[in-house]
Amino acid sequence: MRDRDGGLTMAPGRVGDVRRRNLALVLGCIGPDTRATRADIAAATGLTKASVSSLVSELLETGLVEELGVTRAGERGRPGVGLALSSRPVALGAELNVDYLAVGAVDLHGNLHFHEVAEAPNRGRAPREVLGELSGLAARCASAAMDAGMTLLGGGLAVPGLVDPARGVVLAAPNLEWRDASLSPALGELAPEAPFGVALSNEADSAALAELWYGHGSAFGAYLYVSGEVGVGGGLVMGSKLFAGPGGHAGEVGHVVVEPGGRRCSCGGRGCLETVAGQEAILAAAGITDGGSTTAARMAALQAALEAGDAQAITAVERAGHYLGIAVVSAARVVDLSAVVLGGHFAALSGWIRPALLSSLDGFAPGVIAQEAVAFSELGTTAALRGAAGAALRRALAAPYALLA
Amino acid sequence: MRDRDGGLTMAPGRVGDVRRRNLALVLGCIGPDTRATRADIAAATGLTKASVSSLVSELLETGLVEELGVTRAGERGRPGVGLALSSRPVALGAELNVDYLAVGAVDLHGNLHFHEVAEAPNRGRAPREVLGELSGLAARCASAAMDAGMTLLGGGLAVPGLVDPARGVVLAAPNLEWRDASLSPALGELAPEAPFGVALSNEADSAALAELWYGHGSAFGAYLYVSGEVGVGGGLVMGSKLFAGPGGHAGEVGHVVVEPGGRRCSCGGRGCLETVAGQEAILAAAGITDGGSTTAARMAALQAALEAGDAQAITAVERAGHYLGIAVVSAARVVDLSAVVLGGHFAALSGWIRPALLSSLDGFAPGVIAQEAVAFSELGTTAALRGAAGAALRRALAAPYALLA
DNA sequence: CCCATATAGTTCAGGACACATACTAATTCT
DNA sequence: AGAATTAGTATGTGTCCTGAACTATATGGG
Repeated sequence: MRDRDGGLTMAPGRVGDVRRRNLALVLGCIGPDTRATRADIAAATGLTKASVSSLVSELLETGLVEELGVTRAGERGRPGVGLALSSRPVALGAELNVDYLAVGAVDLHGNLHFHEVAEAPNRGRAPREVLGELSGLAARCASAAMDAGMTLLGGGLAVPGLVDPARGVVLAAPNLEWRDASLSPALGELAPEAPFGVALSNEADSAALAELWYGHGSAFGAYLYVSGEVGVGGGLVMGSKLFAGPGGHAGEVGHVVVEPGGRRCSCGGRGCLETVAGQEAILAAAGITDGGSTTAARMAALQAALEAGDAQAITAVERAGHYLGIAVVSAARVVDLSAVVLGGHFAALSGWIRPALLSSLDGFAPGVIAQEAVAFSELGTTAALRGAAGAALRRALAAPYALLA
Repeated sequence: MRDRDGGLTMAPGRVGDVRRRNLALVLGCIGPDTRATRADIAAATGLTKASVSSLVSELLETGLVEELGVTRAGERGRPGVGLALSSRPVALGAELNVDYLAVGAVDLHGNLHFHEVAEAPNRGRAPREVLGELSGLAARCASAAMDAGMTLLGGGLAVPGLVDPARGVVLAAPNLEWRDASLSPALGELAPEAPFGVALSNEADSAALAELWYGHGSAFGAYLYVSGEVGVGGGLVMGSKLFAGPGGHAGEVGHVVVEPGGRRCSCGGRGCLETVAGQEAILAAAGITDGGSTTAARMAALQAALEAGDAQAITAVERAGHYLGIAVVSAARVVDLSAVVLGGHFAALSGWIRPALLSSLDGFAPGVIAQEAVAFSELGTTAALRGAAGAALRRALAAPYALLA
């Protein structure tokens, strides 16, 4: 049953909810380095010092928070005890992509540890086999973390495709040639002991969140992330969270119509952004048909051509930037955004894409997206992995009571 | 200060919050006709019968809920007492538009009472003067409601322009030629006694919500509402609420780029939907330059031309439908929607627009928006007013404790 | 007609938790 | 050294949900 506002908030409010909420609230005031004291938190939240004390002592029990010892000499009065997020709890981040597998452990300070990448031709390979290999990497990473005295809270696995996070199923991953692949048993084995489990996510969504937490997004608060890969994906971040949309697939700018008279798209539509700004489309327009059999190798050849000043290559990339601008404007209009972060090959080609994109934005919607609000990702291939791990960390921070006896 | 999830939930959870939440929760189980009993509610919410009894008795005090007397004979056991939303509380809905003013009172069953429309040439008129006239209408409506034994909870005023609801300011209403007009003192006078005050809203947003609560939207749950007026506005409804976006102006499909090589738009951009599907654009393409000085009169002439089978008029409208489809597809892709409701002149021209729109949707994004998911508004000119009143009613239902001593 | 059974709703003790107030602790200013 | 100032803790009170016992009102079988 749904309440009148449509939220699934049919659960009754119990007395204990207040404490749970306040635990998360207090934890939210404690940053990696803020050295907030109990008194600061009381002032910030409006809770009494008594309540904060009691809440903090429970948070200390969870291991998420540490006391830093007496802080701030020089002012009058008894000095407070600084509180900060511990750097011992970590989450496992993993990415399963067409050409490689990657894992790493991210702590609450945002540091990436034990990062490891393994090349692997996963296209068309059986999910079981791929996950077996990933499992080995994850186990190494997890045991290295254990040896370093860290504790594993949870994990996240990002894949290039449509997922159902609740059931742990990859609905469709065309570039892997997977359909309806249930990863949920394998996810459990990636981090068996982790209290918050391992969640499945879309790679573009995870990268979008990584940008928010560890990259450029933090400066914006609300933005569209566009990830250029073989396809063109995207994620919408607003109010410091991913906006999934009613069906869970919001932010798919790859199939916004940017050229009504344009080519057919694999989605069945026509004139989609992907048909003019996807990797294959750019390569074709640039006339790069050789340079290696894989798309990645040919992208490298494109880069070389651009650096050599090849006119056809430059035109091809500028054209992509132009159409990218149209899609961004349309998205900005629909959801009222004013910033974009570009990742994947758009980031790699930023030098050539940026001017075309800016002039397109200015031509189609002057003033909507400022120059400073166009950012290019610097997280590279760690983005998805960091985002997946970050999401797991935030699940823990949102439910600290789950760590209490 | 914001917590880690970005919500402005920095307010501490207090013990009393539980009750407030549960009051709204229980109220959410009581519909206009559901005849839910206390026992039903206990079962549905998970609250104990004791708690529900206590909560219900407070809700009865607010006057929002009524006991219908003993219900359900024929089954074993003591019969329960049916509960339903009272039809005495109402909210005032008002619309201030270019050509007319309208008011009405909407009750919790969704019935519109004392609806009154007054033609008024408001373009370029001073806000004070217009609101004075509106005030007279509102007073008549309110006193009629009082005489009928109703109580006024709150109200809403919808205007065709960008608003800041929090401050009660019309930021820009080009068709009224208003800029930065503060209506907040006048809003207070529209319903001085109403405990929930009078809120200012955008007309398209209100119409979008009216569709959700009193029209086609209830069948969809999530949809894009596109309102064709002089300009083309819109509202995004998801999760049974209006999605405002980070800046508060989401759903503005009027300026989605649908024709990259197209005409300049008043917004400074190029190829916007409004330049091909706004009233002026359609009229110009249809070759209708006479038929009266006002746009409304010329739209009537267009209608006549269409009915007479005028080829140029038909082509013009079909062209608008074609481009409307492109904008809808782009919006659907960005926020993952699968339904549209069309209002304003799009609804008036539905017979001619519908086929063109459907074929456009099918061409650009087959399968994304099904035929059954394209609806045309039937609320006509009461839409904005009903939406504004409905929002006021829902504010009351969300905060029933505000009505208690 | 009376009693078993079933369901609706109320009363009351118990527990969780935030709050207010008063207290102790630790530091700086004079 | 003592006053002033700020941090953090201890204790009693009020709110409100829970659970169990209780009352109220219906049906159905003997």
